[in-house]
Amino acid sequence: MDYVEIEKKWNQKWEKDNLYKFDTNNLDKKFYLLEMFSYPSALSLHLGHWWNFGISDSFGRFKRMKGYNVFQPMGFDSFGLPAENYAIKTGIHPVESTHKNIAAMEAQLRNIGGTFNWENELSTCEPEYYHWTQWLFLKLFEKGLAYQKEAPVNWCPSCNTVIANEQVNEGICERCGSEVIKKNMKQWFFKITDYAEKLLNGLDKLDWPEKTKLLQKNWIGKSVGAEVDFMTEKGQKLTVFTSRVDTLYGVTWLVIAPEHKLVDELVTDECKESVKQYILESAKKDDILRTSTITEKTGVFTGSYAINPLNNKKVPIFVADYVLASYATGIVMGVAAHDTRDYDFAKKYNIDIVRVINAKDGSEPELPFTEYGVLTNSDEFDGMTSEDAKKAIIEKLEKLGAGRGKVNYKIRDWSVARQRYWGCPIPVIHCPHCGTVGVPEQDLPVRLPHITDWKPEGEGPLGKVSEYMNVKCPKCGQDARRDADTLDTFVCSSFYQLRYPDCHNDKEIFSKEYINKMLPVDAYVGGVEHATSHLLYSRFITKFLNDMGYLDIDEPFQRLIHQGMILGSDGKKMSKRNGGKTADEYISEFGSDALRLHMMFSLKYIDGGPWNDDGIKHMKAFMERIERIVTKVVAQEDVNSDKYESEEKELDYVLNYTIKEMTAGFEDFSFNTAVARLMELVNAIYKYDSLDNKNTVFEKKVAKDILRLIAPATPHFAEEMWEVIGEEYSIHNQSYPVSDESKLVKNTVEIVVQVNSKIVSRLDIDTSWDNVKIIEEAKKEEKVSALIEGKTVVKEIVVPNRLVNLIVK
RNA sequence: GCAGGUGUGGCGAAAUGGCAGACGCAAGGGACUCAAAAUCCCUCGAGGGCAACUUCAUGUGGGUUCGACUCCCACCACCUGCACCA
Repeated sequence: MDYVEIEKKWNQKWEKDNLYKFDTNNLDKKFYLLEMFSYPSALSLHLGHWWNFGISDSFGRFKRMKGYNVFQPMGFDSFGLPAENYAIKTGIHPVESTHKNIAAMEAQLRNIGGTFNWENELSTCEPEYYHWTQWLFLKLFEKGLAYQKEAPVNWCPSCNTVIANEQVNEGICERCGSEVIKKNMKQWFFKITDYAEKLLNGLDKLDWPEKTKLLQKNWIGKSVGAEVDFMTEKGQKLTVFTSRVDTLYGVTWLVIAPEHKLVDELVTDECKESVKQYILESAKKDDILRTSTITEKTGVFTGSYAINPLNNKKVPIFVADYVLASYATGIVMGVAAHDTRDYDFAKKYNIDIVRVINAKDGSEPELPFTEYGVLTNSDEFDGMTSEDAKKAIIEKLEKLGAGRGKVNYKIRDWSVARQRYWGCPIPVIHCPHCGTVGVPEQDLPVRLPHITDWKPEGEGPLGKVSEYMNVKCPKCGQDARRDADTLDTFVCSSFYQLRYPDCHNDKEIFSKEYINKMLPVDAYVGGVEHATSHLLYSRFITKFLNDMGYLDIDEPFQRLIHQGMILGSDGKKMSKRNGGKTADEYISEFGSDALRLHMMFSLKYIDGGPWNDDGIKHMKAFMERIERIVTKVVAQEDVNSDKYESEEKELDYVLNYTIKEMTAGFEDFSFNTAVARLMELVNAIYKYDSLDNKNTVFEKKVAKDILRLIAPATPHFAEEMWEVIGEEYSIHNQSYPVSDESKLVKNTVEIVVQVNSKIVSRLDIDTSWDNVKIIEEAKKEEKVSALIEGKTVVKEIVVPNRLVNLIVK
């Protein structure tokens, strides 16, 4: 069989017949399958694309044969850094390179022979799409969830540009190797922090890998504790946040972050010089150095003192850069006895260490003791457990008006502005009179102008385009300017799964009624690297749209599957050639079905691993092995159609076991074992075929089932064979075989007989026997009886259909 | 440092607490062939034995159990994420 030829033939026929068209009127059994869309940053598909799109297509085909109306759209994440970097690398304008890449990739994706719903194709760089990216921005802006503030960005002095966090490796610009500095710039943010609690709670009901839920949970970083107000002698209020308010009596100093607003007020004249020096020094340190746990903690006394509201003790206030201004209140209390970091700091600066927690049994453990225990040296709270004391102390602080229970989150607001050309324009206008004004909805989309001077230079390249920048204020009509920045590509991809089903809607972002039926995505396939970015942002935006009443669902992806990464044969990240041949070369030599099948069989899909092409020619051979037996079997005359003896029963067992296991394997993306079962079935039919006296009618049925079983994995081959044996087009409209449980019940089975847990013998038993009978028969076995002779059987263990274990003394 | 994950033949990998290594690759042998390829059949964790057999083996060390790749504890190695989060 010429695999390359038949693949071409069937791809064309399927497309012409619109075989996989999604039926929008039949949504009761819809299945929304989505593979994370790709950046158009290459001209040709590599093995990684096949690994992602080819195999999830096979999953979709399986679901389709299981009777689902599968919606599997395809599109491109075409705005943003990857596409722009490709343009920089090749020197081609992003508009041109993006369109060229999309056209090339689309043509090849069509050649995968996938069941993709191209009628719903979208591309985030098209105005029809980014119209709604802008609309979304305006909705967030209206609600105060999109806002501007001064914030530090990564600045590469050599490239003269702002760069993304992903482009900074250990403080070094990944492109030119020079040191990246922090620079304060006015930036747009989305207030994802408002959704911290909802994002945390929503995780419970999702069918996601636990690992990924945990990543998000840690990223959100909920911390339950208390705020405590310390007053200085001059009457300034210093609020600290602590998760260990039970150690409040052990506070012997406070620390304030160097960037904190109150630092200047706290510093006394005597300490001014040393504090100034310290702040200068710490500003020089980069983030890595400053936030490294290995770096020794340093600090300097401000000259001021604060009063502990509980015991009125006077404690010194330090400035130290291990405290971050951006988290919680930017001021922390120092409790040397019960925190390792504080302990080191107190030793270094000779500060008092006061034990306030003992072990639960009352003993005094070595310091620092960081576990929960029982309070001591804490007035009326002595003897309470840490857990109880937390509650009691918060209560007292609230009474005193000096503190309160408080929850903090590590998650920060999402920085969405990019000083780049290739992104969605920010739909706001800065007016000297009216301030920042959203572009009126009827003026959307704000189109990205086609400019020649688009390379990044630190400020949005759009700022130099006066015909774009200069506009009239929509409110007052006077001269105003647009925003020169563009949006982070993750904004574009945060709602694409909502837009896909209704992507041609030019009146609204989507029809609420339709989208409520289509969402959530039933299975979302993509890499784990997006755990704390795209997957978090999409959940945030979905929850926001839900709050605004545009949607009824509040989670976009019900089930999430991470495929492992396919690596080069050297175990390193896949590049063009370290996989041996290119995808196209494999396909022209073995066909895409063999490539798919090899990928499914040779690696665990959720683990991935180094690419190895050793087995691919054998996948082709395996298909040929199927072709030979099926062709032969189907051509036989019908004889012995009533024969159903042990041979038929055995083959029927393997058939139904294979169906059961393959179905389960496909459901949970264990394609390697699913294919292994199919190989066993093929071996079994070969064995059966070698018999003299066969039931050829039954054999034909098995042969046809083999084709239906393999159809999702090798769609072209299965279709061709289906035609060869004279069955009606198309095999992909057939239903997947269903296993008959009654065929899995065996009359006899071989079990293992153990004496003292060692295998002694094997025994054929009748499955109708009860345990007494099984033990009785086991004891009759020659080797068994020799071993138990003259001894006492103290225990008899029977594991149904598996083993008997006799424990003797 | 903290959290999570992984560790099984020469290789990719299988094993609801119950015959470790399914299925396949590589390797070896045989059949077919003038020959090769393809195909078909057999062997294939390691050590010992002519053999029936037997001992040792799932990163290391303990434990629970009649029985542990699987559960528990400690440790080692590698991978990933977070990284002074108060």
